[in-house]
Amino acid sequence: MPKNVSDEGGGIAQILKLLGDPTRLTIIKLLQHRECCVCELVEIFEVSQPAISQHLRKLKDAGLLKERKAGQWVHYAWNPESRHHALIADIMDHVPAQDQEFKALEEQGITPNCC
Amino acid sequence: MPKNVSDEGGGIAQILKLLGDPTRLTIIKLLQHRECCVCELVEIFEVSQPAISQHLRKLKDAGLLKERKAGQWVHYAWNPESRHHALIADIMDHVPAQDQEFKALEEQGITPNCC
DNA sequence: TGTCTATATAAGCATATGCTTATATAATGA
DNA sequence: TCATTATATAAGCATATGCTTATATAGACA
Repeated sequence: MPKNVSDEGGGIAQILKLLGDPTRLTIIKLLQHRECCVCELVEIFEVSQPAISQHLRKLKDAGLLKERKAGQWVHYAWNPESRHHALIADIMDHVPAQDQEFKALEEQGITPNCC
Repeated sequence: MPKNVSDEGGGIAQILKLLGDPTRLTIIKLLQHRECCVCELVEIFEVSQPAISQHLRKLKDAGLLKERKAGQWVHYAWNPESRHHALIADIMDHVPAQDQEFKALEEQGITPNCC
């Protein structure tokens, strides 16, 4: 921590760092629209399934997301109890909506069994 | 860029990444209070002068800060023309004020010639 | 049980990041 | 001109990050 400088309020920089990745930022924005299972996110993004799982774990470890297991699927959603919920909501107001991605999935005929 | 996913609005993730460093986040917060010269920031933080210069350059390159040269000193300030000014202001509302750092400088008898 | 499907974890790797020290640049003033 | 001060840049290094492939775990179901 810098010499004279107090911690700037419980890891805000850490939260911003997490959101400072295009994939994670878009995941959060998508989840603002609705809950998603991992397999949907894998379809939407151009990265491997482990890459998505790793991003989700970071977001969950930081308390930003919560998971809900349903059979063999795991659904992720915003955690409204997050200590940084208000900050994240304010930031997301500046990020364009991504709901066209869900439409794109439908048009591609991708309707995951989980949903 | 992810498969189906549009650019999330002109590099918002990039801005968040920049703010996702404790030193840079605190610099921005300090500059919300008032303009600062480099030598002040060097006193406040526990890192070398080149480290501060490098952080300032990144923030300036991204358009977040502007510089004002005055003699041998360079003063940095918020750039209100930044494309992301509103986003940054919203984020900074969640970061505790740092003005005690300026008081600490005075108490330490540090009054840079530039100010 | 065995075999799918969904998800997580481990290991390895290339690149990015933030720091340091050393040095360059530039303004000030004796 | 020379020394001093302020700032920037260059180079090197240790660590962090994000991805990949391979593999482990676990539920569903024939």
